[in-house]
Amino acid sequence: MSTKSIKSKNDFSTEEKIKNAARIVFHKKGFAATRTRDISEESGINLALLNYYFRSKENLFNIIMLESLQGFFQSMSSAFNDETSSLENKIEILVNNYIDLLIENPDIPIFILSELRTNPKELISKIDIKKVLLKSYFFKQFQSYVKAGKITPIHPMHIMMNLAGMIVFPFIMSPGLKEIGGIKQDEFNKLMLQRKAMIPKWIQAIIKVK
Amino acid sequence: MSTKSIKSKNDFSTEEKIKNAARIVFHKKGFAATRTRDISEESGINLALLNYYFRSKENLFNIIMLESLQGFFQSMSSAFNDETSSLENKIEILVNNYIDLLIENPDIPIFILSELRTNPKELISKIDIKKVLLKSYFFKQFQSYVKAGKITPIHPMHIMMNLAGMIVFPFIMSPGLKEIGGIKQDEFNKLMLQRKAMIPKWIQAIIKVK
DNA sequence: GTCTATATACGGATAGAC
DNA sequence: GTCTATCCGTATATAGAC
Repeated sequence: MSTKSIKSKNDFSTEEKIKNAARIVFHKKGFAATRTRDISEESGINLALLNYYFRSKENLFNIIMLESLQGFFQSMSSAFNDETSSLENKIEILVNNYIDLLIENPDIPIFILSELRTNPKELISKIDIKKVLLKSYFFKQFQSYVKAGKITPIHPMHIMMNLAGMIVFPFIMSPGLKEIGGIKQDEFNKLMLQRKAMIPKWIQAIIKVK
Repeated sequence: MSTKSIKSKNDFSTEEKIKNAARIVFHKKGFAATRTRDISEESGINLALLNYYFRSKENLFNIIMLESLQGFFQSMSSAFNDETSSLENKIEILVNNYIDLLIENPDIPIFILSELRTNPKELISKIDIKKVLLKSYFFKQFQSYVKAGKITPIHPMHIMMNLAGMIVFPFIMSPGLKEIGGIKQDEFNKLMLQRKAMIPKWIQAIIKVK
């Protein structure tokens, strides 16, 4: 309505169009099953332009993968390395952030994990997960809670696995649930929103001393 | 040492050699990234014999997938549909069976799930998961426990997700953990064996009324 | 920058000798 | 049943006109 034009949704540069389409197709089908033709069709651009802008399919893939890794782990890193919040708080923030993120981008985890299985070395070196996970303030804090007798003494990796499993795994199995369980998209999302409140409580129940 | 010869590990028919190699390679790389040449090299047989015995790569894949699905879900089905065991018992059996299964075959879940994401319809019709999950005796039993006030009233799907997440997800993320966390195979397996005892207790803590 | 046409490589599958 | 050699479709990438 204003005289200054609003950017319409087709108002992307060719390069952006290709990247957006590549993200969608790579996330859905993985590197090997994706054809450059799929990306050109998804984006509406000419096939040759993909190589003009990105040199090769593999190069384009690496760009998408790097951005996906960063997008996925930055929330974790910021939640885990905040030195002002309590352990309980960190968990709440993490669960909230990730369920929101995954409702918007449900294909990211299976994309990362299935590519990771083939290429481990190169991909993982792109993101310093040691820093995000094992050297995080969350880990230190967990250990100090154990020492103080506040929580039951187990390897903090178990809590990481439980958190990741409870948050991420439902999204990974959702194609199966929808196809066979007959669970529809909005039912699924409703369940996931319920989990935002429940997972932190469950984790508390698991780690508290009896 | 006996006069009757023991079957040596190379004493497989050509058909078996191909299937065994195909299982390994498909599980590790998925359908699209697997070349028939990879399978022939892994098995040591001639490339042309793959088509002689199995007609096509796709046909061979379908055989492997069907067997993998059956192998993965039969334990679940038998544990969930045993009408004699308690809910607590079913969970213990399930956790035990699956962690053993996954330590032996850690690639099965990511294989099934990543193929599922591309082909949902055909694959899933091969196994009646509705029967295994949603119509299982486990589900009915869960509902009756809720009615009796023994456990907190939530959608049983949440428990399914938590179980699956706690059991299966660590194996899916293990390539990442090993590569970056610097966690070695035997450390990982030790953690998984710890979880055999812990997961049932955690699930109890989650579902019990406060 | 964008298009059409094409070069080139690769992978699944088969023909045909043994 | 097993091998070698090869066919042929498909997919990535590029050349070159506009």
